[in-house]
Amino acid sequence: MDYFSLSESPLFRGLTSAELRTVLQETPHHIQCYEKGELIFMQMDDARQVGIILEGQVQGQKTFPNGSLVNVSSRGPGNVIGPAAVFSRMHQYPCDVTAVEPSTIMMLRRDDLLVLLQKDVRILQNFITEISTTTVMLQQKIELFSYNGIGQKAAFWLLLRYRKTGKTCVAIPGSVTKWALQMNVSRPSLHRELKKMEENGYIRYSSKQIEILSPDGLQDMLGE
Amino acid sequence: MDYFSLSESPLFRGLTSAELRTVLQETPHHIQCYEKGELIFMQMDDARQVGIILEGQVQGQKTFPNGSLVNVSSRGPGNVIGPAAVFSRMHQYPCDVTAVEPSTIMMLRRDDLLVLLQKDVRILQNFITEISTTTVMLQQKIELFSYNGIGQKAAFWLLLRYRKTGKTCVAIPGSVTKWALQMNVSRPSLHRELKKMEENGYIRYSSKQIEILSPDGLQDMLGE
DNA sequence: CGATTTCTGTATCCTCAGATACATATTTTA
DNA sequence: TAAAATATGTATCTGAGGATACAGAAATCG
Repeated sequence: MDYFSLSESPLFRGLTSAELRTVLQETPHHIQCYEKGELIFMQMDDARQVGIILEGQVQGQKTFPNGSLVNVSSRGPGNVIGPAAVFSRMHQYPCDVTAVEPSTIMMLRRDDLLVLLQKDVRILQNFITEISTTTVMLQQKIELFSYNGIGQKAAFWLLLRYRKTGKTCVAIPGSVTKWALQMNVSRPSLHRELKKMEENGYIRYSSKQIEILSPDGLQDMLGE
Repeated sequence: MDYFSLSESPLFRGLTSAELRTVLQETPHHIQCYEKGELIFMQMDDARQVGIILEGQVQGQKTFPNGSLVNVSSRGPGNVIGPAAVFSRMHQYPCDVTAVEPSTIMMLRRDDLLVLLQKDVRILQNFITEISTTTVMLQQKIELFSYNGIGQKAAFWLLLRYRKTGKTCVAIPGSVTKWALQMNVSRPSLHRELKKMEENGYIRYSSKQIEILSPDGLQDMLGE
């Protein structure tokens, strides 16, 4: 069993491989493999365990009575799946989680994780940081959603990246299509708006990448 | 100093007053009073401490370059302010927090809280439950926002309350005006939609309160 | 208890963005 | 490398909902 990649997980940051090995030997857990497309957690299921992705890629998706799905969020190796669901008062998973490629997941039951957290302050700290960071990102997403215009949403999104990375070149998440999906707007509309921003000289837009020419211009778009 | 109300705080649930007193005597903290309108945390400030409301009412608000403010969320006694900001990677407060009435806040520095969490599993558990529940509520808010129609948003919101309380009577948060604000839609539009729902026989709508006549009807509205 | 502020109910107008469609370009995979 | 699948660029139509306005009802306050 290869625990090495785990030491790069946000949850175990700061621990040596040896420490990690020790701590995990003392903590009940099991490792589970999933094939591409297999269901890992099911929407509304009783949330008893968190997963830590060792290998592969998983995706959350909310299915609706009528069949359509939304809210696609994606996680890769090292990420923790479902902590909020497990520890929240309603403890049920808010959406389906499926493997988008063959994946290996380490499963930890709630109480075992709790014990683990008490065992090592660094893990505790990492865990809390993890949930808190998620919370902050959600807050940002809400802020994103609460802008009225598509132009504003896009500008806000670009400014976030810009501030975070400091670089004026921002990669589009996957494709414009996916980006539009994430922001919950229609693709043609987003495209329309991007072109407008380009005409105004705020950005340069070549599919797959956007260069921010005028952060101030974008900022102005937000302040109505 | 009256620690009694604290034992009803979500953070200290399960501890006796005596235990609480002991544990707090061992934990560095200070108590701060704020007048109505006074600023407790400032947007973008380095987030070093969390607050626990002992008395009063506080409000978060995001101010924009142009002056307008949004994202108004309100907290009362027992609630914890700012944990996500303090423990997230960017550790800065995402918005201004002001007292809307004279308030008493207990302040805990990050590291002191961390020590406190290690001291008592129940507090640890409560704290994690607290931030996790916040996360889940944010996820729900995002789901709310990602419905396209105002009718759908309202229906989703009503169904959430209905499922949580089991009661068919749901109180409108404050006023329709405030409700509309929370959902980020215009008041006349919301009103228009509520009337439509009433005509369809899904709800009975008297200002200040809504009676759900047909949960299934509302459910159908979501599945397009 | 009158006065002022804040909420409701409702109508009218008009814009923004969603749906749809389709030709072209790009990427994937067989 | 041909074929299939997916993404892009763009145009046209339509409708949901925002802005605005205002009269009447409640609630709050000196």
